[in-house]
Amino acid sequence: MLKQASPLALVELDADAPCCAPLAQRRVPAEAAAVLAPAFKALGDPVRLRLLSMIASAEGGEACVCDLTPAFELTGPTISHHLKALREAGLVDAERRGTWVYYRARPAVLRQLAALLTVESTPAS
Amino acid sequence: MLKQASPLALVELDADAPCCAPLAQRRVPAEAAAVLAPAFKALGDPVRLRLLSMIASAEGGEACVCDLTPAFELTGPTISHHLKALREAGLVDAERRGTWVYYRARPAVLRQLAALLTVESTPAS
DNA sequence: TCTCTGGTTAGACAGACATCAAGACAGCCG
DNA sequence: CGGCTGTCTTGATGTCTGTCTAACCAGAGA
Repeated sequence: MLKQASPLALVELDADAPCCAPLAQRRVPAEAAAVLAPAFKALGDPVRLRLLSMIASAEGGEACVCDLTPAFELTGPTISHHLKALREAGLVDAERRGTWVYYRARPAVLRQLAALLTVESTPAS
Repeated sequence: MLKQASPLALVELDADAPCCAPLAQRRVPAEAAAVLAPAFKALGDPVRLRLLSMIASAEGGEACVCDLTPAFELTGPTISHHLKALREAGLVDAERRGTWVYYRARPAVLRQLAALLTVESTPAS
């Protein structure tokens, strides 16, 4: 089950068009917040943040689980659990090739989240 | 107790200097992840995301609790709880002026988080 | 087919979290 | 001073999360 039927969470995160104006420009509507919050929640764990970084910064843009797991003092199932969370948040994609499973970041989604947090050059603190 | 003694969570988030290179450029070290994750976790709730947006996008860059609370179907204490979470994550500051308490976003921290998620223009999908 | 390795799923458990009701505190105004 | 309004804190409760062990599935090779 590597091609999870992406749960409602990323309905709009998939779209190429930016789903929302920057947080500080106009109020994020409730519906958008419901869509975006799960993505941030997925980033809200140190292990997942590191996993995503390892995946996104890896050579070729993808990383094998076999390379990710040994970097943590956690069991395999726990890492798998965190990867699943990243997957369901729409932040990464997984693909099995032969024996190994490779994870790949989804830059478009990351860009959307970054755009949401963007603040126009310091107005006047 | 409005000037909470910012808990370890934002040790580096306060610094003006960017604490980390973009997530996709180099691996986020464990220590940095431990500092950054709580900020994302704070954003990982629809109510807090909306609260932060309302604060950051408000006229004058600040919002009164009395304006925030009625926008949700939640009790006062619950909103207060979420605001405290945003405060402890270093995302907002609170200040009491007379009867009302005003919250203000911290653009520098938001910018750091945005920078972390930034992805260089699609290299080659 | 049997077996080994890599990865996920299932079940369990401790700790953390969201929410509310009730109480406490701070500042205004009569 | 005394009551009122606005906000925060505390305590209780049900749910969610992170982690583990054990069991299961998928390919690769013998």
